[in-house]
Amino acid sequence: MNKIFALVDCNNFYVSCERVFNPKLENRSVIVLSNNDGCVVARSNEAKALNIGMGVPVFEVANLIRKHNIEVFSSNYTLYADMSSRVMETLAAYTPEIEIYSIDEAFLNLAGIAGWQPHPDSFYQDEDGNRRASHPQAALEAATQTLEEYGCRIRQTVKKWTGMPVSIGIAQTKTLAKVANYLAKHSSIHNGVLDLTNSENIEQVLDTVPLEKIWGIGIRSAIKLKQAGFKSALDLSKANISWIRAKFGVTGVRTVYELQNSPCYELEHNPPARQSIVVSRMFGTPIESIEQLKEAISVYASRAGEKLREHNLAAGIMSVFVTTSRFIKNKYFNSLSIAFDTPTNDTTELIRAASSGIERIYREKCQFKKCGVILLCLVPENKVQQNLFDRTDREKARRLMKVVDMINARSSVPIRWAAEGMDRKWHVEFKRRSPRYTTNWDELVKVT
DNA sequence: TCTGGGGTCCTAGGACCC
DNA sequence: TCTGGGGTCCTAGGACCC
Repeated sequence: MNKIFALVDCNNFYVSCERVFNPKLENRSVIVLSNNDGCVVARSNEAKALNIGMGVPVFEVANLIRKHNIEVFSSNYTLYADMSSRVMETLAAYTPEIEIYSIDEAFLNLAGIAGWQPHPDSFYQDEDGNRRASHPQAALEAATQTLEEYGCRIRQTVKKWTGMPVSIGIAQTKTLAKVANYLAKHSSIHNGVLDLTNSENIEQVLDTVPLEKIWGIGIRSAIKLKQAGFKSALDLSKANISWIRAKFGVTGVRTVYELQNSPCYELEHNPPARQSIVVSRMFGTPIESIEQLKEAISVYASRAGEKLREHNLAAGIMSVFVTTSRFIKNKYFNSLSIAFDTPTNDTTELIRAASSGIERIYREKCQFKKCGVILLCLVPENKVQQNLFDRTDREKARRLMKVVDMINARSSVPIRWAAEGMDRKWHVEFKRRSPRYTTNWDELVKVT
């Protein structure tokens, strides 16, 4: 039984989050910035129309911002994460199978819903012997709708319940669902929803899709393909497979098959176990001293410990790195891996390791712009093999971490390790952050 | 002056073994 | 004098994603 993939993608997600709580931003040019207010990471359609690119440094568009009176926001991750989970909860009511692909995107399986090739598993017999959809929302709304109608219903409901505008692309492979989504978003005729499952003129459609807009084709591959004479997604779908294999590896081959309507990627129900956890930041101002660097790395190690414990994991290896700016002449980058005798998620141990790592890769007279920790060899906390000669009282450490996490979840003044320092001259800046409307009592929307 | 953060997968090449 | 071939494992780096 083939799947029907619907890719639901929030339009200009960060900007839309800001707009939900600040309707004055509707129809205006709005952009959202990365950490340290460094780069543009989200733009409203109006800002896109002014040619403000994704990822450009803010200083390069300062004039445009002034000239067009563009609204500028720092990233408000607390707000975005909460809005994301509201959208995902709404979507989950419309499908028995959902894969949350990123903060603003999800794949739904619509096979068996919406009156198109009913999926036997999606139905059950009720007491009176009637066939019923096993999912409440689907039961309510499937009936005789087409996929496109069903998509429109999803779109309207998400907008009504969360305020978030979304676009929906529907197809029989993930890559084609992405293509459909791209077209739904960029063409006014589709009204935000496009179904390619029964499309007779798929070739015509693919011919309008530029190579670099295809899922899995980045800038490098797009250049290589253009040099070889390819122009559109249609060309790629007709490429010679062995040539693709040689030039782009198996991932390239999968992309071609997916464009030909042969699925190579499944819906990931249970997200595969994490392979790594990274915490790193650019500094607001460069750091030269080892003391400040150690403070910074301690903060990141501490945050990494929180992430580990959130997922009930422990790390076997920590990699620590420091780097100067990528844009200066004498770049310096160094990293070091440290193996723990016993995998750990104890912040005290993580900070100790990170701090000693920094000492070994530090170099004097460098303007460090960034450092970070990467945790690898992640294992479930309850499957940790204790080293034979390890005498640490892990139970005690575990209880301590639990208490710290509990307090920090509730308190606005978190418990910190002394190593993390107090003054934080290097801290990350968010000068134009909006309130945390949905997650902090003191920052609710005021109705006046 | 000012240039994000957090992930995944694949591949090539070296070390090592029989 | 003649110097194989195939397998595994590991790692660094590349490419891509959002």
